[in-house]
Amino acid sequence: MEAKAIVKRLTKYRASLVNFKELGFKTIYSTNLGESVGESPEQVRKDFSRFSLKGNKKAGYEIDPLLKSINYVLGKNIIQKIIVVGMGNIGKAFIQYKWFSSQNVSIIAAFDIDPSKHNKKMGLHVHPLSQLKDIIHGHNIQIAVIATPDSAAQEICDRLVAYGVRAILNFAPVVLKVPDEIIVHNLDLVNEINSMIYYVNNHKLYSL
Amino acid sequence: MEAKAIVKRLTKYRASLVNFKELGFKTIYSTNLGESVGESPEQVRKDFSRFSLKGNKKAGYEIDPLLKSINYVLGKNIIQKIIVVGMGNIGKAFIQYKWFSSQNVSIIAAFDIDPSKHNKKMGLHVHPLSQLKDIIHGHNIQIAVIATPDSAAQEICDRLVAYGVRAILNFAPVVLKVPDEIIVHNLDLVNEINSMIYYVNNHKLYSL
DNA sequence: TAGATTGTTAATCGATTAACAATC
DNA sequence: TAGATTGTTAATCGATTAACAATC
Repeated sequence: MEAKAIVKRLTKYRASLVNFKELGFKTIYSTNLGESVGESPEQVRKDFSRFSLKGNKKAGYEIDPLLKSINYVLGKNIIQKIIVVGMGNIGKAFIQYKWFSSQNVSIIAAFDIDPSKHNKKMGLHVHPLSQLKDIIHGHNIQIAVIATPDSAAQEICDRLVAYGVRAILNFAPVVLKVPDEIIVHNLDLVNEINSMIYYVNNHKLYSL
Repeated sequence: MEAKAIVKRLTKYRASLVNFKELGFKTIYSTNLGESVGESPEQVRKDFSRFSLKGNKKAGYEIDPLLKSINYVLGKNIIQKIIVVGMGNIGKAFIQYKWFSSQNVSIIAAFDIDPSKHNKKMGLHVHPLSQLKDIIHGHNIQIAVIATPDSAAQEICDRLVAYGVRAILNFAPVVLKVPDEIIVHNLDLVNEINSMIYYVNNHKLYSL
């Protein structure tokens, strides 16, 4: 389950490599790449080794082919279509977040239970929940975002899974029950703040 | 560094215990508590043991004293005042998130560089950045949220740290450079989606 | 008592770090 | 060549899981 870590690092390497490329770099050493993302050079090499990403002794890694390989590993060569359920403040902020388009992620539909929200907003259509099934099937959606109130989250989750969604990013502060093969990532804002409060109050204990 | 995990779990136990209490439970077993948050009973007992949180053999854990102790460990007995810098979509969604008030977290001020945003909105005053120092000092702020564009994030971070902030929740997709003793938690939406894309494309590799 | 549960110790597992041979 | 860097193996570290004694 904590192979999560290596994937998160790969996505960070990727973002950093794009930056270096834009700055005109052709190659990069594990030392510099590691520093740019806050990892050790050994960690970088180990991670690359895990996916058979090869560099050149003495010359480091060629950015172009490396990026190509990482994109392949991460599945970033194709545009990923996702949907967002729940058009509250967080859902709205999510669909307006500008970075997705440059990252081959396309938010193709939003959903809300409230009829007053069913219209075109900011270039994205907000659908009633009754269209959830058709749109997921029609676009073969694999990834969905839940930004509903917590009371609705599990029910929406069940429907998403039933319609074929395989990964869910969940903003609702609940533990979603899903089959083993479904991926759930939780972004619980209150939980994040709470854990920071712990560290602020226990600076000496930070190492424990 | 990955003592993060135990703190995150403690905050989840806490939230679940509040739920059980509201449902009328007086005591709870490690099995039930674990199930409610997606952890094993052994993990629950181990975590409690780490903080000397005691239960009763055969009778499980008494919810009231347990909550009291967890609140103490997590520093949830006092109201934590936080600030948010950057009133874009995410910043606005954050300050409007309704769960903080019930969790002893008080967002006392918001900041933005744009003068057109400097006014009272949704009950919270949006200040110019020139007031950052005074407000942090005046309220002894320890925790701040960065929801600025990525280009501004490091500069804001430096100022926050200079003024005494000790923990930062960062929504900007950059690696913030901070002194060792400062806690940074990153919530990178694109990164979250990217890692989910990996799993969706590599279901068989999920275990690696 | 018998059965069930806690609390802790030991075993396992996996991830990170260190070391170093290969080689450009 | 000498120095620097990769790639991999070995060592360490820590977290999770299993086992089980204590005991209610």
